[in-house]
Amino acid sequence: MPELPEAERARATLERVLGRQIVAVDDRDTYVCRPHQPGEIAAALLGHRFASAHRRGKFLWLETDEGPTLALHLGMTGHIVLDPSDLGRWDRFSVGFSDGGGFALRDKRRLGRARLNASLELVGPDAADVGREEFRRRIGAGNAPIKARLLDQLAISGVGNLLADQALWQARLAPDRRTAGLSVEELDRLRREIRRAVRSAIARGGAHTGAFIAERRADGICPRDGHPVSRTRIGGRTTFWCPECQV
DNA sequence: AGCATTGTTTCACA
DNA sequence: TTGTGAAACAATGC
Repeated sequence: MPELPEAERARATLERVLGRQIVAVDDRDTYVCRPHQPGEIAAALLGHRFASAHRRGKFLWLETDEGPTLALHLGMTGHIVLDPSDLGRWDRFSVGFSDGGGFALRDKRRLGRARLNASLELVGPDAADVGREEFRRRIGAGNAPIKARLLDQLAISGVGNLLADQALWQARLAPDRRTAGLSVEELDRLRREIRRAVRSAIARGGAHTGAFIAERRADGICPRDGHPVSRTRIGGRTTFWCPECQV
């Protein structure tokens, strides 16, 4: 289910493994650990301790004490399991500590990732932190449909398919509006609603908790005006919106 | 059977 | 060259 709120929860979970010595690493899944060879992440991490847990958008990383950095991504279905009692077939990557504890990246679909020293240079600023000026510049540029731009993690990071629909609904903006046609007032309003949607989702436990998300289905009704929601495809993703109040 | 899926990356094309 | 959009990726569920 991972979007920014789920990634933040994973980051908070990972904070609890800091300071413990790494004595085991399972990096045998060559797809999740690509482009590393099996054993490569293990060799780099063994003996070290994680010193801090970070996140930007949906990208997570753990810094070690003067050692390498371990980057993690939850993909489409991944989550972090703390001190797993036993490792199953959906645990794609795991770390064990000297005190007997550990964590696993549990991910059915296998689109999650574990990577050494990944660069965040190209990733856009966090959707909850981005400043007004920078948001105008990065989101207002070009002429893509606004929803496609929101999903572009190089523009801003953390907004996924659900959060995008929710935020656009809150901002009363149609998802197929082209970015070139958005006014400064509309861009500012959208930024405000993204931040509200993100904060609310974190507080309530996930991107799926939004009021509009509940109506994201064939017979869904707009919570604002009762109009049936429309379904279309934007940015390669199924998109729901209210043609009555989103203009 | 066929299509969809809350993710990112890669490739083709204008 | 740059920006945009579709396909690919893996596995599962309806």
